[in-house]
Amino acid sequence: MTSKREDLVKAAKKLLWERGYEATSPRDIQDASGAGQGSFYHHFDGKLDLAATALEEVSAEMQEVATALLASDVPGLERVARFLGQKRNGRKGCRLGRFAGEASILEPKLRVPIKRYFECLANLLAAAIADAQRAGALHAAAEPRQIAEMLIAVLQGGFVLSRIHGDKEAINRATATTMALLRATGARA
Amino acid sequence: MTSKREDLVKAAKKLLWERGYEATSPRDIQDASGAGQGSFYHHFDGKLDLAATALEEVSAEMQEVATALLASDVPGLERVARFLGQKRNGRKGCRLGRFAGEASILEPKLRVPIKRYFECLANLLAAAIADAQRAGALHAAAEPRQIAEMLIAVLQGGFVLSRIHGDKEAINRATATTMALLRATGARA
DNA sequence: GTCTATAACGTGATAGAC
DNA sequence: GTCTATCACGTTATAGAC
Repeated sequence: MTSKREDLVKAAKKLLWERGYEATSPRDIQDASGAGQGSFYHHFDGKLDLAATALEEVSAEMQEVATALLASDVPGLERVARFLGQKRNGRKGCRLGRFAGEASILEPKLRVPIKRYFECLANLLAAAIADAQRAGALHAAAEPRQIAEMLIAVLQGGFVLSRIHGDKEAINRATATTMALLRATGARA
Repeated sequence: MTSKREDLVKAAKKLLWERGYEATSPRDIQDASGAGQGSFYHHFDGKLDLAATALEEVSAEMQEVATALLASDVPGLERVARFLGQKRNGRKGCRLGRFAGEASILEPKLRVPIKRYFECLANLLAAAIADAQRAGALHAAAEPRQIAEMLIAVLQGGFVLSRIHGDKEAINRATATTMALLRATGARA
């Protein structure tokens, strides 16, 4: 048996992904969850509070997925390839990155969980890249941390391009090209 | 002497950049431009029409800038470096890419001018990259068009990261790292 | 804990005077 | 071409019954 609170958070996660923060109203969330106004304002201070709760959960889920893909004992370069190579539907956008364009990203309660995921991801990627460089599988032309941030930028920009062109594969082409380039730098010291 | 119509478009361009489409109201634009409701609805069908007009202008301006930077007779790799190396304030976001996250990107009147800029930019970059590969300055590990789209993704993702981290330099680090990697692939056939 | 009723405000648009 | 007055509707939130 799910509580109305859970229903509200679940609906918020779905609608925030589909529409973003500003375009999602408390009414929309109530309708989608089957909960009334009373439940909404009993469990949460308001729209911002519920959205923050939802984004905290999304951030935690995505950190878990990234950790599963990137923190194994597979060689570093293959961990990166495995993460980058996940097939994504670019038209849906990133569940957290999509808020970057909204004015509400300035709101700390929304920005903090989002930021936390991206820092976690950068750490995981940087570690894998450092492994690859130590193993001689990746050219050391740049710092692991800098390469990690570049890879995250390719992913986020891939979502942007997919949405602008209405082409869900644009992001997958961008990551594939990046991986090819990374491998083409070769193993030179 | 500027007409109220010009004032409205100018204000719309500014506010759309700062706040996006959904968070900008006709009232905001009227206040910022010094025009009344009457002028607004005399010159434009409504908010969507004015926003489309504003984005058409922004798209044209950005195509002009990109062409100036990328369509010279400088060697291909240096044209790419010159474009990518432009110092950007990442916190402000891309004047066109920022709309990718909004639900309103599905509206053709908004999406078309945005899409047009990104296609123009991809063509310019691909041509420069093809030049570089022909000149032996860039490894031919990937198609020019694919590399071009990857570079645009780095830029757009750089804006996303800058806004999420509140760090205007994040985008400039991402482009610098990308350029370093591109150069590190070397001139091998 | 959940509901319905209501309120104060803002949004996007129209009407009609000047 | 520009203005002010007005409107119908939606948003976010509160009040109070059950």
